[in-house]
Amino acid sequence: MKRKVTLKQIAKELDVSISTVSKSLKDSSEISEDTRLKVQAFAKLYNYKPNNIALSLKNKKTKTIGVIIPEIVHHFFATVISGVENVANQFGYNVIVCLSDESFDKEVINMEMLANGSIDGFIMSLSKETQQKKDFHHISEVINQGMPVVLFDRVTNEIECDKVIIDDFQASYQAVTSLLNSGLKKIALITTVDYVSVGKLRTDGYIKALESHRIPIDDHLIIKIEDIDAAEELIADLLRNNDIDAVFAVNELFAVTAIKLASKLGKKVPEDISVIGFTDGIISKYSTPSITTVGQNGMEMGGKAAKMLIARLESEEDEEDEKYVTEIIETQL
Amino acid sequence: MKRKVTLKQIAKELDVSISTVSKSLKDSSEISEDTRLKVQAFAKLYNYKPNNIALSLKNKKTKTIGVIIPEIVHHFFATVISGVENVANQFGYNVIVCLSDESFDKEVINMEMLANGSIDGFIMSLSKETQQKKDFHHISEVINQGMPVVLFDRVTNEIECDKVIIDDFQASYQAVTSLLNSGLKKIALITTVDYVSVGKLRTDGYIKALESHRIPIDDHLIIKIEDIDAAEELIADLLRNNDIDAVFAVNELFAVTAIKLASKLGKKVPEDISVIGFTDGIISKYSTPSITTVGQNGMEMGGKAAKMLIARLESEEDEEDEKYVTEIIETQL
DNA sequence: ACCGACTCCGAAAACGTTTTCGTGTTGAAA
DNA sequence: TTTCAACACGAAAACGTTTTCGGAGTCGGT
Repeated sequence: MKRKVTLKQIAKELDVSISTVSKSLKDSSEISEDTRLKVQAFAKLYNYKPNNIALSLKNKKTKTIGVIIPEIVHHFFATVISGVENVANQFGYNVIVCLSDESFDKEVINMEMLANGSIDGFIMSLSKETQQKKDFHHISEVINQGMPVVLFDRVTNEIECDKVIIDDFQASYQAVTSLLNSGLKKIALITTVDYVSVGKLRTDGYIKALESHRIPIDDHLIIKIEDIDAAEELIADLLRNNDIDAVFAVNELFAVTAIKLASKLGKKVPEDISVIGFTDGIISKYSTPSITTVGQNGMEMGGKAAKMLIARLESEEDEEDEKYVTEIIETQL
Repeated sequence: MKRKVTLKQIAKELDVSISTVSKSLKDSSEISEDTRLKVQAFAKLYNYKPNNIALSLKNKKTKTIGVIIPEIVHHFFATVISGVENVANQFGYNVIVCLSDESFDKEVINMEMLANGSIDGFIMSLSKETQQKKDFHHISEVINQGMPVVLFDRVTNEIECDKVIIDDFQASYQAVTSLLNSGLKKIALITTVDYVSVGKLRTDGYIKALESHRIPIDDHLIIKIEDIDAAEELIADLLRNNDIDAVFAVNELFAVTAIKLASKLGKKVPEDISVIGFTDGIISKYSTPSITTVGQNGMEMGGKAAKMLIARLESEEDEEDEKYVTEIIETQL
């Protein structure tokens, strides 16, 4: 078992100084060709590779990016990691993955573990609990220490940083259009109140799609849910009082609830009534009956997030832009 | 933006030495209560956390384990990572993930990147190309340098190290039994030649299951495929010449081929003929028509692998066992 | 008054690297 | 012969820790 060889050992073996060895391996012109070649040959023989940890300490850069996601067994997040890993590798970065398990505490702990020098920057999607608590101090703290963060998918307005999200308007438009193209006419919308930005955008997409098909907007088919507890009743009313072809839900919970209630009313999905919804990755796609969802192209999201993060890392040398951008990526059904 | 505070800065600020600060924070009895409390208060105020990189360099331990898998978008591998991450976190380890993308070269590059001090040990599953080339020098090299490796699922006999695999015999027995319990009688077996250990074990499970149900073994229903190119023809013959209820295939390729050929012969899967196969993660479960597979419980595999690796890492202090074990995991359908 | 012991603290080495700044030797020019 | 540049190399600092060792000061006992 031959342990890893260090500069010091090579230096001792060849009876030169550590500096000489280091410079030789870097093809410095300070070193005579004689010694340079000698050192290089020796280093190659012993398969010398510089120690990454030492380099990290010296350069104050780890060439590693940390990814914190709620779960990895959800296909969406797996594709995101895949995308991150891919471009990270292209730029010589490694990826360290932590799972928050949808728990606020684990998210905090993981961030603290990584923030102490282990990585150069974060890519993350908020855990469910964090979104509920609306407590983002751990994130702003990290940003405050000068470590860049890129949020994706589950983001928040309360944190200023780079973000990657999907194009809600376009996705919504596309989803509803596809329903219309299947010949469905009476399409209900289950959305949130307008001050939830995501809900607003998705609602706009719905309206735009109907207008494009010259179908009048029927306000009875649109319910805006404010109180989550009242959701079930409202949706039940909607389904009972209207002869609906399809339901478009702006999140997974609404979609699943709609399916559940429709079944209860004796309507079959998707034969009698189509349901289409956004997937936010919380409820996996393995639910039954299978539900058409707006795909979020995790691969592209991850790739874009990684590119943004790396761009910030490499530019940080000079001066920071401080202008945070929010990238929007297209979706598909 | 307040950057991270170091021991040196605290020392300077309080006009004591670095050693004093370090010891104070470690509650050393060498330090008077006065200074100890003063330092601790100051450190808390500035939210001091020791720099992980520096610790790694000093301790020659990174508390990080590297995972190299062929793909992450396959559910099986995602669950494995989940399992690894879970127990790793319990023991205070981080997980760094690299994707070989089924490519030998990427596998080698990734290993070399990580082997230079970034991690304490590997958990990996061989890429397809690596298995074909039968070139494992990169792995033995790493092991030779004293870095422990745990292989899972896609392993090889040519490397001596800890391994985690599934119980082929038991899984096979269970799969065939389930077919029998569904009332199916004429069950064909598509397997490999006996010197492939995995194929042999799975064949044994098949035989045992039949015997348990007192069903005679019909050699016509068993084909052992040596040359992969001849597989299609042999399977076609099998399906054509026998009135088969079900097919049990020892790997995914055979299973998929069987399904394809059965369809071609006008038999519907799974109505006319059931197909059950092992999934090795190469072909995902999203194939159509859906195929019953032997689940590999990635979560448990990952967890076990992580436990084995960590055990070796922590024991290495004293003396090594050098006795490598191969853990076998139960499966479920 | 002297010695030992005890308390409290700092200097320094170590981990492995890069890089700046000497420094000694050589050769040639003055 | 002196002087100066060029060349080849080494010493040392720096990154942030931990830990060993030694030293200064005090106190009590003889």
